[in-house]
Amino acid sequence: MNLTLKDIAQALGISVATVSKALKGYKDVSPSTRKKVLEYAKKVQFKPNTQAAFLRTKQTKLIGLILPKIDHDFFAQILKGILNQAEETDYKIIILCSDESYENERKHIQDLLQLNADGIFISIAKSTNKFDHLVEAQKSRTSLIIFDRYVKILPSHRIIIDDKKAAFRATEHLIQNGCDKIAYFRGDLISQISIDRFLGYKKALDHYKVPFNRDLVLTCNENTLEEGKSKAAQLLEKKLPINGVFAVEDLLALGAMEEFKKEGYKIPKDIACMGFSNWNLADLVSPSLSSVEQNGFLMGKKVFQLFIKDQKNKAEEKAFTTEIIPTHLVIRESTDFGIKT
Amino acid sequence: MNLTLKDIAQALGISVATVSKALKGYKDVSPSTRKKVLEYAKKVQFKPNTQAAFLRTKQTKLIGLILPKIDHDFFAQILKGILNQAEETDYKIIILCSDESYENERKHIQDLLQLNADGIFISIAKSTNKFDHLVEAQKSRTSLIIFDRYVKILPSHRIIIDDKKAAFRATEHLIQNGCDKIAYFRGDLISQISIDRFLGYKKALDHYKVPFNRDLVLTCNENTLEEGKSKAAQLLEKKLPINGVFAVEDLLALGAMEEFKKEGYKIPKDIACMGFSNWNLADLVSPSLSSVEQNGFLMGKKVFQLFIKDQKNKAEEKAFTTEIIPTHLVIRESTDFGIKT
DNA sequence: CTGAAAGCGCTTACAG
DNA sequence: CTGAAAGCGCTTACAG
Repeated sequence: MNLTLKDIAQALGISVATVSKALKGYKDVSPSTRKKVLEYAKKVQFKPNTQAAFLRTKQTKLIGLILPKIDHDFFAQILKGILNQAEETDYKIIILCSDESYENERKHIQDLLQLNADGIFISIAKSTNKFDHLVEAQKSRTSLIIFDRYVKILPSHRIIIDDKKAAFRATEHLIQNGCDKIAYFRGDLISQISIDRFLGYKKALDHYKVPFNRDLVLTCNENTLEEGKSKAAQLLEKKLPINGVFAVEDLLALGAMEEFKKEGYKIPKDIACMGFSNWNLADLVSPSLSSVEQNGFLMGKKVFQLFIKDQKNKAEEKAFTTEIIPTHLVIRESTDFGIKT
Repeated sequence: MNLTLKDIAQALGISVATVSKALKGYKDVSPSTRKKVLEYAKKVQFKPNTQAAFLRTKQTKLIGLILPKIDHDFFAQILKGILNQAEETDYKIIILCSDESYENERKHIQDLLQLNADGIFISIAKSTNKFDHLVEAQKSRTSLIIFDRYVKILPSHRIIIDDKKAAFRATEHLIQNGCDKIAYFRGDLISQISIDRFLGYKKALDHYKVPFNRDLVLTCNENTLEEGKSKAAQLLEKKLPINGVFAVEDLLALGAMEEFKKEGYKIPKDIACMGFSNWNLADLVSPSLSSVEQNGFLMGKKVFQLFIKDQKNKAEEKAFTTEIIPTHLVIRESTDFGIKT
């Protein structure tokens, strides 16, 4: 076991209280005593016991991070960003995965509250349509910060992107390159970012007077390669004429490309394809996939920074902050009409 | 703030000690009292304070996980496996990243010991060649479990694969399909798994009487796509005749394939390519990449299970366990000579 | 400037 | 079967 304040106090022949104060930089300790304590503590590598300190300070220095998925490029980048910032502090990150389930999400929040986590960072599961657990967290002394997958009707700290605008730009790019029959592989019908992206797609069509065709909108729930393939196959089967596809996740777009290629379509000449999130593999496939870059690493850093700010503001009035992380289009072969493979 | 034992005791008109005992299932509490306590605790959703309990039990229910890299498919699978098991217990996982640095690794272990983590799970950074920090962890009351990247000279709990055998099988597959000039993109010169894989490659050459050519062995330190490309370019530049490449990570193999394709070589006909780890993108590229599948999810589960076993064995003699996770070859287009694209 | 004392919320050996 | 008491390691208001 580690040494305690008591051990140090005994070794130096002073009181526990004085040792504690010297270590914490209180001013009412004589310079000589302070020096003595600091030097001794350093020599024996004294490590204060976090759990004991908590009983008094109510700070655990623990933060819970709830991700909807683990093996997911974008969330991995966010995690990197959070850890990058956390390393410069003495906060530790507890990682949990909701696996897109409301029940898991709720359970994890309960656990984190029981653990007295100082903060909870969460991106909402797709299936979550009740928010009582989030409200409960907000009522507690923890700082709740929602990132990427947010909840429109729940006021909260948010670090997000402008999904509507990003989807608008992506659709616009397809239109400006001659696509006028753009299939849209949309996300689920519940989550806000899925709704926002659809609105962006729709707005671009309206803005450029491209007719909207309900049959070209396919709802995807898994966002896997397989789902992309099968949705593309559905489109082809119905013989719906299309010359572009915009999918709300890269894997869907990749699956669609594979299906189109298999059936003899040229990309981008016959069908241009656009993804979303710019996973690292978008650059590795052939043709390489155009996509919307969201800077996950930066988002993660901002989440942590907002947490620190919120901790400092604890005393003051509660006001929620929303920060928008900029996105941009990455144009690659799958929509590059200069190439026309 | 949450309710405490004291609150419950007052509400029910009994003592704190009795409440505690009833909650913990001690037998020396009358059934009626126990029932009363349990029901009330449930009603008010009593959540015992973990930090306070620690002061007595010395259990934090916290486990530190140190990964060399975050955005890495294999480690993500391991993390999934660990979380999968942890969810069924009340242990929480604190995630840290060494970023392949010994200094970071050392610092994280210090932090975790200070935090009194019940367990530390670690895969060693590439640059780590001192092990004092690991020895210190073993001396403490934490359970140290090393996975994948282990240290040969340090006895410890280990969940690993048989890297030598896996590399042997992969090389053998290339040889059996006619490759007799197999370039080897090896990993760093320090870590054990890198050494083991090299030995497996060498052993397969020896076994099948394929001459070993030192010039065909290239040492890679980054294991990125770019490094794969540049090493492949080096090989071509030197005009070394090759008809196979075995790389110790998929990204290296993918980079090499890109370079070879660019220079007009057919894969696998001119040069067969084999990776290691079977990242999900191995299946998405064209030609798809053959690789060695390591079951990261299973490895993660086993790590956690070994931890639980070790916690139970605390009283008994310390004996270290090593468990080998089986691997297998996944043959795809890049080494499928039936296809000969 | 220093230290005794109370207390954070829990657990458990002990007395009754 | 029940509860008073000590103690885990720290912090901090208070007295001197």
